[in-house]
Amino acid sequence: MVSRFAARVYVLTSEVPRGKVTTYGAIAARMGKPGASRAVGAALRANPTPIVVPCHRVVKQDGELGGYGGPTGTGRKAALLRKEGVAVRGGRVDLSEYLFTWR
DNA sequence: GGAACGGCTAAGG
DNA sequence: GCCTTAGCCGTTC
Repeated sequence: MVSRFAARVYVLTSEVPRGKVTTYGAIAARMGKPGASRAVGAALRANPTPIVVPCHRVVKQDGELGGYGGPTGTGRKAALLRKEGVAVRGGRVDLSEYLFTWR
């Protein structure tokens, strides 16, 4: 059973198209709680469907990949994003090009 | 039911 | 420019 908040996070995350990324803050703001960036992270951390929910498309506000399960997860995330067409360099993403928002 | 933790963010030092 | 402090919110123990 997933919380309503988490469910919304998953939906928004899955809304992000391939080759684009979003930020925790953006998701939080989108759900009406701009300060719930950590909560978003918590929800994604509890992500019950990692395949359906592309949690790897969520990065920090700074463009940094942030975390992903463990220290090695970040590397995996970068590789994954690259596969999707996102240029990850130095463990970071160019938000000015790949940042996706819901308006 | 309550305390601690975390995949954050922004502001100070 | 890097590290510390404070705030915010949901999940987990």
